[in-house]
Amino acid sequence: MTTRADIAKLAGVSESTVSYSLSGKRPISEKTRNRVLAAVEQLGYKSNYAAAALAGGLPRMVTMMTSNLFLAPPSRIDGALVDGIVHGVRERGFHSVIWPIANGDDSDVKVLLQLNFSGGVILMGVTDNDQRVHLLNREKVPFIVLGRTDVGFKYNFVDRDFESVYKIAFSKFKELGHTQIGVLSGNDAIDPLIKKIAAANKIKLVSLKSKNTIDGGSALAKTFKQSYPGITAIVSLLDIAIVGFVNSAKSCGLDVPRDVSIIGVNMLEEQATSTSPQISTVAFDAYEMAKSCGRNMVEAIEAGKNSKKKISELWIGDFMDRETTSRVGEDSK
Amino acid sequence: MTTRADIAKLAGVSESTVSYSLSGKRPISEKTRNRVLAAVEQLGYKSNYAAAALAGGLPRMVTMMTSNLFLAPPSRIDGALVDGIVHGVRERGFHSVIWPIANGDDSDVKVLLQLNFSGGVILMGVTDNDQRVHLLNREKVPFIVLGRTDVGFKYNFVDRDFESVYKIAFSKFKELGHTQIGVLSGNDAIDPLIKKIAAANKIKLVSLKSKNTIDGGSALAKTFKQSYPGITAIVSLLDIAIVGFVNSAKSCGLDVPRDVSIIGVNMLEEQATSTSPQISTVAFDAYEMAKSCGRNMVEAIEAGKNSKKKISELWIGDFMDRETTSRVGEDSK
DNA sequence: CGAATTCATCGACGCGCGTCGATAATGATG
DNA sequence: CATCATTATCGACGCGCGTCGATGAATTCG
Repeated sequence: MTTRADIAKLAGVSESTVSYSLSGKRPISEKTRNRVLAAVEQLGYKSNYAAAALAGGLPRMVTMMTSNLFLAPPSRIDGALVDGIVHGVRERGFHSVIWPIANGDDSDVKVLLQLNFSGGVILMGVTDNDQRVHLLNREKVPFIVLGRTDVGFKYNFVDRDFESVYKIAFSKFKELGHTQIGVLSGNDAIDPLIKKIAAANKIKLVSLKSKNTIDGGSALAKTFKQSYPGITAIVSLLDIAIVGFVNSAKSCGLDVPRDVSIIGVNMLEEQATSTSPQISTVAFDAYEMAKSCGRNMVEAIEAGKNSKKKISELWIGDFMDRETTSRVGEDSK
Repeated sequence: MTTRADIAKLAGVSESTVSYSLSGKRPISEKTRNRVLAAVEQLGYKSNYAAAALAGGLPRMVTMMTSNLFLAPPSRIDGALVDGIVHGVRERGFHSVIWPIANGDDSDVKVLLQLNFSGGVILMGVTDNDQRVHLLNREKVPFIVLGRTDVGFKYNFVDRDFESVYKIAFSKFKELGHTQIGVLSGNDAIDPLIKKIAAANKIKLVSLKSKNTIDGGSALAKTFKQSYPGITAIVSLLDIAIVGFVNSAKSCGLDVPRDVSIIGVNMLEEQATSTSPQISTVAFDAYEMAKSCGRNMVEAIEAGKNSKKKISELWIGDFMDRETTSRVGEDSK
């Protein structure tokens, strides 16, 4: 392994000069630094992470932990989250790894902490009363919970603001003149949060239940006109079923958006644009959210354990105006 | 942070005695070790990974890298692989992390190597002529390719032996008296490897094409008796379609296994046992394979870079004798 | 031109731990 | 009891790097 000493010898300078040339924390003359950099290049020198972490104090590494990534088929959204964190963290000169779950309980966290090579932890897929959260808090390790926070969560978190989704969807529909809206979900009962927001917009809700499959959606399309004559718009919580609905609407004599407008919630862009007409959605930018989370994590690590700054970020959705939304009874915008 | 010095002071021993008490690399009296362990417990001491790696020389860490984990919806089999590696590596006292892909090329590997905190790399989802392989080889980092090796792969690898799957399936069918067998796959052409092995067993093959969906499978079941009168057995390469086939067979007047025996290939245990009758399969133990890979990785790291031992492991499949295989025309075993 | 100031560079130290050689304590042997 | 082998424990060193105080060179100013 090439070390700092090798570079120093080759460049004809002291070891500390090598350090300062690379870190820039003290002025080094142009000429000297170039000699050092040339030597670094020539020998392919890489600073040793263990040594740097040991000498420098804080480990420049962020660890991602998720409980469900390998236990259940992950959704592709997780890819955007991981990707965002990686880049957010890297932007600040830190690195990131994923800590694999071995046992599914907080013993995984214990082992991680024991290594003491990670400066902070980003938890994903956290459930209510997650033991890992309590352990991290007790051990005073900087951590952020990304997604699925409990109500009034008292630790650092970055999350989607689900309320904003429904606010955006219903106010958009209200603006377009829709007053009776179907909520497509997996069960008969409608989420109280949705009810509340619809009520605030003076919108009457009807529950549309379906399995989240292509077939489920197209079955609904077949009977829709007859079964729900007054409904002019649908808010869909089912990403796959609504694709089936839209794709088979025309052959069922249903004109989207003239007969029924549609806004999809929590859909991937690929899904929403795979249909004809393409589905309007309220979407989150998972990548940007995660990137911000990564940046926040680094800042929290650098702030140190004594910092009392709390991170609370809620990201609101964006209305993606595609081809399934129009004024009541009208063809397109 | 509590350090070795704190333990030494509390236990009233020297720092090296603390080290040896924990590592067991030199004899320490029962009495002394207990005092040390008590102090460790009391102060919650964790040895610092960076310091240990620095002092000990070789980093006791294995890194998993995969190219497709977050770019495409991963199959659940990946969970078993990760799990196996984690446990195989841990068994040898090492740790493991997953290195997330930021750019999708070998720059991710470069960054990893630069950190110099990982003793070895396990590559998953490798494609032909993967740049990462060449880079790791050039940098002399111990690495193993897990799965999908090119023919005649010249580096360390652990993989499934796909040939064994078909050998097992066809010899089983031959033993049960089947001579005309359908191959259920996504296209009309039959894999040459399969053809070769069937021919060696004097078995006549017929291609059964279907989409890999429940509906595709049940559609096939409906027309099967008429369309393929001579076929008494099926080897299925489609995990989902065959579930649909078996589940709707009875209602199509098709008795499994009396009318047609079935062996599924590359199915998850959950899928194979979700039907009635449960599907016999040839399966790989992905977990055990990965665990072995993890153990091998640690051994390679400990052997050092000068070791010239090459790791080549092929894992053969297991016939899982469930309820869809019987002698020609018979009911059950 | 000498003193004060700035700038570039150096040497030394310590982070926490693994490990080697040395020492003290213990037991065995003649 | 003296001698030697064995065992348990200690002290010291070094891994590679970040950083602080100090030194010498270059520059400025009175």
